[in-house]
Amino acid sequence: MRMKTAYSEEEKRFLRDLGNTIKHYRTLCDLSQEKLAFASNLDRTYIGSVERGERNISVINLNKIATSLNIKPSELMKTA
Amino acid sequence: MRMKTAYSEEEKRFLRDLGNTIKHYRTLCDLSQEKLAFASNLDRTYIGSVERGERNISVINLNKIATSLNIKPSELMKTA
DNA sequence: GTGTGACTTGTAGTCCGTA
DNA sequence: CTACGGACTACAAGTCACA
Repeated sequence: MRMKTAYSEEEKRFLRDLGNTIKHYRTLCDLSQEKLAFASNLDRTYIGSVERGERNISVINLNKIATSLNIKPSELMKTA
Repeated sequence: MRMKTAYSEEEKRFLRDLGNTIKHYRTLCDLSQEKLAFASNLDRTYIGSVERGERNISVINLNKIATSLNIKPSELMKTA
């Protein structure tokens, strides 16, 4: 667990939704967290915590992940 | 100036585009950087550097800005 | 293959200015 | 009103061992 930061309920939901969306597209691509991590040049556990909505990811990393999933970053924010 | 970080050309362009998009919507809303900063609960100088593409903004703040501009965060990533 | 806690380092983000 | 600098503080980035 990370989440020392006190986010509002709305922000927590926002991050959770984002994580779920990433997971959704990842499984569509038939990728494990490990493989996505490798493709995005990020750490396996980092991807995991992002998917769980524990991280306030920056747009550069969001872009990296989107690229590895063959989608646009805006696709990942659609739920918001 | 901040920008010590060595981003790739692609990433720099990504951040610049994002900044320009924010500026575009901000002027559409007839807001100054100061007013947008106040509405988003962010710093005046921070908004400025984001618009100049000097910052790798996090998704929470992207969401805050989008909300203040009455648009969805995905609208801000359209160019990417 | 994934979840989690603990940790260090870099930078996101704040606040004071000047032009 | 905006760009930009210096000097901070808070937190994202990134890694690890172990369940």
